[in-house]
Amino acid sequence: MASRGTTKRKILDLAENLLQRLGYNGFSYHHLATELGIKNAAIHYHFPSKEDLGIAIIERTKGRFYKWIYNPENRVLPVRQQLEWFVKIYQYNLNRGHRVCLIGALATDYYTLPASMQSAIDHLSNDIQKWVARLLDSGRQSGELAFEGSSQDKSVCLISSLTGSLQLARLMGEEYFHKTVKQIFVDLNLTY
Amino acid sequence: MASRGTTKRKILDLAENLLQRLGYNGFSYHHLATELGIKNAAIHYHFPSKEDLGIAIIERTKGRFYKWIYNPENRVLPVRQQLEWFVKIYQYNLNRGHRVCLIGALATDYYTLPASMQSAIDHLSNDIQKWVARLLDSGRQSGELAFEGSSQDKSVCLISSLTGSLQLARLMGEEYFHKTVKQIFVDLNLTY
DNA sequence: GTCTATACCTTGATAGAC
DNA sequence: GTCTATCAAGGTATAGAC
Repeated sequence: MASRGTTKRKILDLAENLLQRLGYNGFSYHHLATELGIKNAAIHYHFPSKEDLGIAIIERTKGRFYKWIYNPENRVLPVRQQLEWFVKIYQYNLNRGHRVCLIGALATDYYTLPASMQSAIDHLSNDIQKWVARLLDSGRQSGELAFEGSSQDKSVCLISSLTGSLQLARLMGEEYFHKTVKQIFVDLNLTY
Repeated sequence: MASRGTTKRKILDLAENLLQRLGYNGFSYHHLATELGIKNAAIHYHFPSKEDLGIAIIERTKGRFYKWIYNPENRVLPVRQQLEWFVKIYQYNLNRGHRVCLIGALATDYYTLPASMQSAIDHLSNDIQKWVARLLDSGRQSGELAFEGSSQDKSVCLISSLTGSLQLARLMGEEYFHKTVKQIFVDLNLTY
C-alpha cells in the first residue's frame, strides 16, 4: 500500500522501509522514484542528497522515541508494559517485511556512511541504551523484575539480543525472533 | 599488513574483511584490486562473479567452524572453554577493525543477495545455532552452567546478543561488546 | 595469471523548462 | 513541485594480448 500524505512524507516512509530492508547501500533514488511513480529529480527536490534523506530518517525515528518516553503517561506505566512497548518496536519491524531495526541496519553499513549520519545514529543508540538501563534499574528496585549484574550491562545485552534476533529471523525464520523475546523475559524473571 | 599466500587467498582474505566492515554492497572489485595492487580483471579470473566470491567467503567460514566443532579434542573440552572459544570468534572480529560477524553482515544485506548466498548463510546459521543449543544443554545437565527456559531459546538469544553487540560496539564503543559478554556469562551463572 | 581496453549498466546529482 | 535531459563517476563483467 502507498503511504498517505505529502510527497515528502511518502518518500520518507518508503526510504525508511527500504533502508531497513535492503541497507543504506542497497537502495537508490531510482528505486524510490519508480515505486512512487515520480522522477528521480523530484526526490532530489525534497532531499537534495542521499545524506539528507538518511539524516531525516534517523531524526524521525529519534522523534518518535522521545515522544513516547517523555510522555508523562508512559513514564508511570508498569515497567513490564514499558518493556513490552519497546519490544513491540522490533515486532513491528519484523511484521513489516522482515525489516531489521534502524540501528542494526546502519551499524553494518556504518563505515560507509557520511559522518553526519554516523553521529546521528550514535546519539540515538546512546539515548535508547540509557532509557533501557534506567527502566531495568527501576524495575529491579521495585521488584517488578529480577536479574544479576549491572543494569548497564543488562541493558546493552538486551538491546543487542533484539537487534540481532531481527537479523537471525531473516535467515532462520520469524519464530526465532519470538524465541529470543521469550528468553529475554525469562531471564528477567517475567512470564511471557 | 598484506596477507600471505596465493593471490586467490589474498583476495579472499581482503574480501572477507571488507564484507564484514562495509557490507556486501559496500565494497567493489575495484576496491579489492587497488588495495592488492592488481587489476580488476585478475580478480574476475579467480572469482568470475561477485556471487562466487561471496559464496567462497561463506564456505570458508563454514569450514573453519566445522573443523573446530568436529575436532575430537575440542568436543571433550569443558563447556565453559567451548563457550569461550565461540565468544573469541566475535572478539576476533571486533579486534580486526570492528568487523561485524559474517551472519550479521549478510543478514542486513540479505534481500539484496543472490539466492545461492542466502541459502549458504542460512545453512551456516542453522548449524551454529544447533551447536550452541547442544552445548548449553549439556552444560546445564552437567551442572557447569545454569539458566531458565529451553536450550533452543537460550541459544538463539545468546547468538543474537553477540551478533548485535558487535554492531552496537561500532556506535557506542568497544566496551559495549564486553558489557554484553559479561552479562551473557552472568546470565549463565558463570563468572567472567 | 595478469594485463589493457572496453562494454554496459546503475548511481547520485544538476540545469533548466513547465 | 515535477518534469526532461544530461552528466560524471563508479559498478560488474568480458575479450583478447602477453
